[in-house]
Amino acid sequence: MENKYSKLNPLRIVITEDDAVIRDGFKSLLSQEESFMVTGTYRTAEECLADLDNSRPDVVIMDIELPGIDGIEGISRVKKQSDNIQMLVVTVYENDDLVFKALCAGAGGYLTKNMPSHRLVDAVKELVTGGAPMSTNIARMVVASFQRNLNSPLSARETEVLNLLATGKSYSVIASELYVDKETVKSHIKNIYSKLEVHSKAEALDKAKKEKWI
Amino acid sequence: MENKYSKLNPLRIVITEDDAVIRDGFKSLLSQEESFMVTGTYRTAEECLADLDNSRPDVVIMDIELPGIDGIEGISRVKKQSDNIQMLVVTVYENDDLVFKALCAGAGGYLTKNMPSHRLVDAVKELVTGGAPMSTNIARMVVASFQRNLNSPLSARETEVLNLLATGKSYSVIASELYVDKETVKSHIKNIYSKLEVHSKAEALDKAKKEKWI
DNA sequence: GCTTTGATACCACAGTTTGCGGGATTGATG
DNA sequence: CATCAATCCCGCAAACTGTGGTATCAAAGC
Repeated sequence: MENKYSKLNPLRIVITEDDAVIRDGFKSLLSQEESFMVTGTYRTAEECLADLDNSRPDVVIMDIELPGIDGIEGISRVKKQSDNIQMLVVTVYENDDLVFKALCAGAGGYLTKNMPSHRLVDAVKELVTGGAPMSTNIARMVVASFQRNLNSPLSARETEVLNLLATGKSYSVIASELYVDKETVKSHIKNIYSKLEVHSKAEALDKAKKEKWI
Repeated sequence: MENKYSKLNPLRIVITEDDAVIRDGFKSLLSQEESFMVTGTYRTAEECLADLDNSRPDVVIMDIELPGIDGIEGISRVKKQSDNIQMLVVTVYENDDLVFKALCAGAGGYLTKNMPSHRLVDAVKELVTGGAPMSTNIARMVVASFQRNLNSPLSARETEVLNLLATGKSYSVIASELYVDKETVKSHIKNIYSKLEVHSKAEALDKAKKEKWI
């Protein structure tokens, strides 16, 4: 990125943050970089959105808790307007649900506010060079979300069947994909239901997903 | 971690890597840290697994491409033996599929071999302090995996219905959860099928997942 | 050695679901 | 004023689902 952006052609950054102290802090921090230019600072997502044509940012730094529409929705709307704007969340929240919602909405990075201040500058650079800057605890949450629970009561085969069930396939289709009889699949599913103490596909998938068994 | 591990009570690391040059390079690199101790180096996952009781690692550094059982399976087996060993993948592969398989199998971090050498030491420290060290491109892939495709042909409501369908629920259950009539759900699904040009639940879910519309 | 578990397969049955063929109405959004 | 989204309605044949049994064989555990 060092060669793409310069003092004459700076990386355009906007900040959306309701706390004036933090907002100004971020602005002065980022402005110290020669190749950065803060082209807008806003108190709400609405103001930020309304001024996009003017601020024309490469990167939007956004808080999650905001008056009016929240940061998550703010990310969605900015992304919908122009998908190539990179969104960086900077917030005090490190609750699972918010992190994943923000990432699903289109955040390219997620920092918590207890970072050392120079981290913000690094994160912006990382973001525009194709990285995904995250605080350590956030990165861990994200990676953990991929991991299965090792104490599943289901056998390997049963897990396989349940996974196929999760794709919406019928017993007969599952059977042919596993090269076994449909009746075998039915047996597996009966056993799955009894192990999970459920009585339907939906309940089984629900429970297995919650427990990270599939 | 600085206060948890020391010269007398070092962090125990093992390396599983088939290339002798890299293996030795990693070993000497890590051994320079006072609080680290390399308690085993292996050419294959089998050797690593067989020696776990002796090497008793806190961290296992593992390559993906290995003779015999591969790194992915290796991660699974180590994790099955003792879930609190942290697994760090270091490999040349940065193919989507392998990255996600490794993370699902239990990798806590994933580095590509083109990193600066000091990064390895930092990554190990990050891993044992609850982080998830990743190369920038890997972090991006991981974050991107959460993001939906913004150009979905489906309306918001249709997407909602399809998501519920993905949980294995029947039309009637979906209807009651959305507080609409079952016939409405059927209509939505008919429209979804026609937009996606499919003729069944399984096909619709398959296509929508592939295109990241749900 | 004996028991348990996992994977395989079969039968029958009632009830539900699914996909598709037709519609229709209302309210936005352009 | 046309189109799309969301809502609702009917009917039907075919397929699917959940549950009740039963059974064999191999592997793993005690």
